[in-house]
Amino acid sequence: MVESGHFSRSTFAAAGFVTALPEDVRRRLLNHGLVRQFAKGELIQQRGDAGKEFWHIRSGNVQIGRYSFDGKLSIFAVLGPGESFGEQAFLGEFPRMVDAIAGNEVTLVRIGEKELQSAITSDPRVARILLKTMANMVQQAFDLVNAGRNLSTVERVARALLGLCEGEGQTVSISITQQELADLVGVSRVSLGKALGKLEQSGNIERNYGKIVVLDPLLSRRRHHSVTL
Amino acid sequence: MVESGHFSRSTFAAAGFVTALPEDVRRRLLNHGLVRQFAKGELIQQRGDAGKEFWHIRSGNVQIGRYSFDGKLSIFAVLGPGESFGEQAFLGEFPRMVDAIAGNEVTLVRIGEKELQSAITSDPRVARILLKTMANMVQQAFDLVNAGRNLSTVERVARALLGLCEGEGQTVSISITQQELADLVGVSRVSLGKALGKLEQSGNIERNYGKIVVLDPLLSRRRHHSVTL
DNA sequence: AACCAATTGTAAACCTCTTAGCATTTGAGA
DNA sequence: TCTCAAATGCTAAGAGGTTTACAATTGGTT
Repeated sequence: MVESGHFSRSTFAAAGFVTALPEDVRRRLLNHGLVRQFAKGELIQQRGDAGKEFWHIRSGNVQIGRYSFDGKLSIFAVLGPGESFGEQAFLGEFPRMVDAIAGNEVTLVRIGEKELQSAITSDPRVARILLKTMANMVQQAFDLVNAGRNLSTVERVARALLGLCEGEGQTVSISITQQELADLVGVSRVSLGKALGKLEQSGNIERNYGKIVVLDPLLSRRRHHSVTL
Repeated sequence: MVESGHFSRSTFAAAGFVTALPEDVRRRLLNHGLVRQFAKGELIQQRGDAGKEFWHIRSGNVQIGRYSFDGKLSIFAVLGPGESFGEQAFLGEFPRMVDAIAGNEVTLVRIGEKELQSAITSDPRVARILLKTMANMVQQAFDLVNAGRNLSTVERVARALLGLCEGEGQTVSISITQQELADLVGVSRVSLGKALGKLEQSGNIERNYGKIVVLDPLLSRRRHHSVTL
């Protein structure tokens, strides 16, 4: 049985940054950016990298997470088209703090350190938007910690699925393997399988090969969540 | 047996902000601030508050966390003198995303929205420092998620203890109850007790009534951790 | 000095997750 | 159409966490 509760709205929120920028600034950034493709599974950036550019996703999706010393992958977020990542590194001094892996065929726009820097100095709104984006990330990271400590696996799986299907109504089909979803939720594939079984039994999802169909009952829960989660 | 590994340097890093500010800016902010006292256990700010001021800790310590709907407390960080919290709310739009509770008798300096705003506009370095602070928080939050997923309880307890005794050498005595530490680590008191037992047996700590003494073997591990965690 | 509330130590039953292993299904490519 | 690697479904054993309960200890207060 799935308890009712609060739900996170979007996968993760490095997201908003580029989208939230004023039209002209966004144009300038994206037009000067180098476009690059990555194949499924390719490492886009690695934890510890010194690079300071950041990336805007044009198509495909990118997994943000960390490989732990023993090779296990822990995914914090899955970002989609329109979202961006890597802004933090720009702030200097830190190396990259997460790995980024192409979840499928991905097209990215590379935005260099200088471009972002000049955007910030030329328009005071940019710094503020960046700050807001970061604050949002902190909040979502807290949600993640909290979820890991207080919610059942089924509940966390439900949240993760809701985060993966952004905005659409009715029924959404998500292309993701159970292993990937397990890495995102932070449990083993076996546990994930059980949780999916329960969600399926209760009519919230359907399991398929390489994809999961999120049904209306689950989707409608999102509409009832408090925005100030 | 405790595995060797990486350690987080400080408890949590809303920390640096005020301290990292240029001398004159810091002076100005702190001098104009209202000084307030809170008794142990008092709620300083509550999740959902609309207030936009933030706080600088002059003495005592503050627990940053969330009460979940069922009344359980999950602590994300314990901040001490010189550290600050609540900067995110200033960024506007969000309500507070965490609860802050006085861990003991606490003296805080209140810094209003206007003061911070004017500090930002008057000195471009301030925005940059704030951004850096936020980036650091994101990183530490990721560490927390990662630790929760991949580390044993003993390891997480060891980390938490190291985070609580900042900077000193040799042997440090921490005033904290097992329940508080359990809330910080995210386990039950029983589990925490077991973990502490193991750490004691291996000569890393001593357990006392209301306090824990962190011994040299554990402290020395911090020196070996990679700074770029 | 006696008392008492807070804190700590421990045990047992229960539950969930993990690991390891294997059988089955699926879908893409030869 | 056949083949095969990838993905899924499932089971069983084991580890570790939680809850509940109770006893023992501690340190401050009367």
